[in-house]
Amino acid sequence: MNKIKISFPDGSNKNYKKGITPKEIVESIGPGLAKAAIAADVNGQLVELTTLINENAKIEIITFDTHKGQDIFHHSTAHIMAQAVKRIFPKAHLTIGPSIEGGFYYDIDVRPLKPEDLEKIEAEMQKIVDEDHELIRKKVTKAQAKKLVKDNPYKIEMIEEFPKGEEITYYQQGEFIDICRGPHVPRTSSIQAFKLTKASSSYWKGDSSKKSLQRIYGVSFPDKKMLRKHLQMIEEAEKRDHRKIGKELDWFSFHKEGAGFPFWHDKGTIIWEEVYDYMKEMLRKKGYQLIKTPIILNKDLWLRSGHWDHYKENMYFTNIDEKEHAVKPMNCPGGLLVYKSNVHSYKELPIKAGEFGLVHRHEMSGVLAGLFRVRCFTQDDAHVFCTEEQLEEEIIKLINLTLEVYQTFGFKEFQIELSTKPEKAMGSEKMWKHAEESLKKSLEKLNIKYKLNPGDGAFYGPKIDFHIKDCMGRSWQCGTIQVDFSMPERFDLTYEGNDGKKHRPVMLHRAVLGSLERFLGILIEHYGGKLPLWLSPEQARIITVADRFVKYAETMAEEMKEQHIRVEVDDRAESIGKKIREAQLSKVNYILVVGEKEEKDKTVNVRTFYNKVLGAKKTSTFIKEIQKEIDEKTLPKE
RNA sequence: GCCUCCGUGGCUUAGUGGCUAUAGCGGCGCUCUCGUAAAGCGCAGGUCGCGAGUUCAACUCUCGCCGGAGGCUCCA
Repeated sequence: MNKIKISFPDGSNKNYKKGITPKEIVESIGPGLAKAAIAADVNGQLVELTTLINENAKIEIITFDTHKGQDIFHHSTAHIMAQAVKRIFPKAHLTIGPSIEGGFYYDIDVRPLKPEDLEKIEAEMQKIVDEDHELIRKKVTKAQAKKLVKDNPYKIEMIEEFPKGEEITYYQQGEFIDICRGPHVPRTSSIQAFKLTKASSSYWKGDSSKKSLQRIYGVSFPDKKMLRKHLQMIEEAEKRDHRKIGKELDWFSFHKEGAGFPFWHDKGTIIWEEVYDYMKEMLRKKGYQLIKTPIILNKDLWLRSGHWDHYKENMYFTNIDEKEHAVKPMNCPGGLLVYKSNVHSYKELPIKAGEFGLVHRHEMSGVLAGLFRVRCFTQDDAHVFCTEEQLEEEIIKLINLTLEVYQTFGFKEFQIELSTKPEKAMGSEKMWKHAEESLKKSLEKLNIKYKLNPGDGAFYGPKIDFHIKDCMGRSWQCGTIQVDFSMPERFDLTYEGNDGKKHRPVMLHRAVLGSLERFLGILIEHYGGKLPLWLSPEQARIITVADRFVKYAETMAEEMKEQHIRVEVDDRAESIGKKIREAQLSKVNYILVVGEKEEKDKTVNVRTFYNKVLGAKKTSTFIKEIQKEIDEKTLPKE
């Protein structure tokens, strides 16, 4: 295939040699047409021309596999949807309709939509696809553009906000036009498979004081097979939903008597405590102190910490002896009182104090989401007090600790972000610079890639955030390392230097898991409930073939329990098949079937929760093997 | 908090302006004593989220509240 055929939106076709530069194309057909062919059809594949023309590069075939290709696809589908909406609701005003990761949406000023409306819109979209309109790009002046959308106040507002000198273009397909930069697919028939996934609401420009709009979400693909695969993936993700698993496996629950406050059941508590024990041991090994501070403290403290002025919206209050108190939304003030209860020497630094503190935050009701977003949670918090010189070394230690923990839990995908000084900030320029440099240098020394978020730091100091990805590709902030210039000042923290004078320590806040509750939610979805053995609430279940083997099963269970293995016996008079099925559904790591053979040979017949039958093993061997698996915190392998 | 949708035994779920509101799982009882993803029969269990209104009559229609899902926004 040395030739490529380019079909332009005006209907003309031309053949070119492969490797031709866009400049040569422009010369051969004239600039007007080339500019119009933002996304042309090359042998049935999408090609984006404009940017390439500007860069004088070779033609690049853009397919759906590329980010850009998907972007074009989704955005064009948004246009088709908008056209369909306009046909069904002629009075609707379109606002903005971008492509997003994995799909698209369009915000439309129209009456609230019902599911059957979405079906109607989908049907109309199919018609538009079948009508096979060309998408034609045209350039207009500001005045012309305004005329085109004269009935739509949103579009007029957008056009008015257009930067001076930037060219305004619109796309037309059939009777429909929309102001848009593009690029787009050449014809509506390029969109072979799409689905509107949900309707919800949003605000014009994301501002809750502005008018409420209807947002319709959808996905689109070049062929139906890909759509089917996509829908299957969503189904799989739904199966892994930690809220569903938590209920089914009796791990935790939520009740209307306390919206957003999780209740941990016995099995959930086991998982919780395994995570807690692991973290606690880790901190002890790394030279941390562990402290516990009260949940309710009086107004004076919160005034001093600044929370009363800056965080009141999110706090819960109560009165004790007619004095105002607040439930802690953060652990630091309590930790600071612990620091202040002694005089400290430079020889003690760095002081690292960990606290698994239960904090309460009044979140808006609409944001609550299972364990991912709750109103009370346990932070694996710690505060490090050190000298400026120690800062970089301590940060490196914290980063290493965080990565080690994530690895243990089997999280390989994460993103690290460095946020620097915001406009409104406290502390001197010099301090900020030093702290930002320390964070940056630490990351670079460890050869860690990170994303820079300039101006995104807290007012009291810069920070590094760790985001881990769950099975649905959603990214959750877990770990954080924050430098704090504010608290040491507010609480007048000091240490005695070797010069005999008082100095101000640097304070670091850090969390690795962030919130134990949220982290467990992520963990559950990551593993779809099939947890690593060391975390699993039920590590093994012994299933008896018939009643006369119950005694043998119980002896074995005793033996395993003595070795701290969490094992249960299913001695019900049910069929083996049923008992195995139920054990599988309750995500028990090892299913041990015992009957005549096993009793005679002192063995167990092993099957894993990945449905692998490992066969008969000596009971003693099995115990040794899984003890090793527990101790080494081995990750499950399918 | 705002918008859309939802709320029926422990769980999943059918259904209707009017007689005693489905069914499956689970639970309990009996039978079977069984070899790797659901044995058979029987029984119990629901003021249809809560409150008010419309109506001769409301689980069903309307409104308010509570809770949930998705989104806006916020965030660990």
